[in-house]
Amino acid sequence: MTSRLEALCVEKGLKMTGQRRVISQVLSEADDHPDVEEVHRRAASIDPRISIATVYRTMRLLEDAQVIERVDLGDGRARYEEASADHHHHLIDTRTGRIIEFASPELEAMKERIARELGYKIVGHRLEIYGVPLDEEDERQ
Amino acid sequence: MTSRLEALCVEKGLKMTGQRRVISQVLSEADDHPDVEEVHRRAASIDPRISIATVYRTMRLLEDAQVIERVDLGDGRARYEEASADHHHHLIDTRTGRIIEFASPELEAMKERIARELGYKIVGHRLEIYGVPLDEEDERQ
DNA sequence: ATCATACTGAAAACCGTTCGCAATCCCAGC
DNA sequence: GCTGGGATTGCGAACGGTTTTCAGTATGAT
Repeated sequence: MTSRLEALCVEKGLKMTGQRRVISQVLSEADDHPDVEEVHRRAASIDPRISIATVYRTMRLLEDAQVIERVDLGDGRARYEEASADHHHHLIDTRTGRIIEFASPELEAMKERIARELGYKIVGHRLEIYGVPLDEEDERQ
Repeated sequence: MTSRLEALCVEKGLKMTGQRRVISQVLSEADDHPDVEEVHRRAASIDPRISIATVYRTMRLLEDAQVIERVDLGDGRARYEEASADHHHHLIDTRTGRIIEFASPELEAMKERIARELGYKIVGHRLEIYGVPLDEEDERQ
């Protein structure tokens, strides 16, 4: 079967190779924020002939085609998620590494306002919150 | 004379070597967000014997001592600014690379609220806005 | 099927950063 | 002041994530 992302790629006119099909499938099935190594691991379990270089290249291709989005969570490597229309941000649980997505129209509006007051038009932005669960806040790490 | 940051380092009990003095001076005089290479360039112009490895080590030392703060602006290298009590964020002019600092208590409050609603206590956060000047927004890059 | 073109795998190059080690410096104690 | 020993330095090598090079392979327009 054709994965969601594969359909999107075809739609955008990208040449579909076996590797790209597999990577698209992996990304379609992911509901987390895998890094390149993790995508490669999952892809290789479907077709072991896929090299990490190809994963890197494909991620870039898909990013440029706006099929996926790069997420920089400050851990020194790129993570990815499917592109989506709605802006959202990430709350990272520093205890477990769990990533929680959230959106806030008010926050978006406030950012727009701040930028406008500074004489700028927003072309991109990012917000990350690092936190610990409220009910564990006094525990030792 | 003793630079602002040098005094702070002494106060924190750090051993003051010639190199650290020079780097402290460079950072005290900086009103931008230099990366390690730039700090090294400026330090070397005062004392050419300073190696980049020492700059890296000293930046980490000063960061750990909370004398300076690391700023990750998504360009793949660490930038630094003097530590300050008030939270602020950065608007990056994508045309020129200029960095504008801004603070917004309302934004801080909103972030706190969002985290609390998700059941988390904030231990860190970061917000960057990338923008172009309003009066140039329709120009070609 | 054929063919030009685009893609792939493997290894090398890259870039920012850290580390290992021998030489050097700082400063507490004399 | 001088000294001794632990901290710091400079150098180059190593590192981790990412990009590139290049020869070989696959793709899909014809």
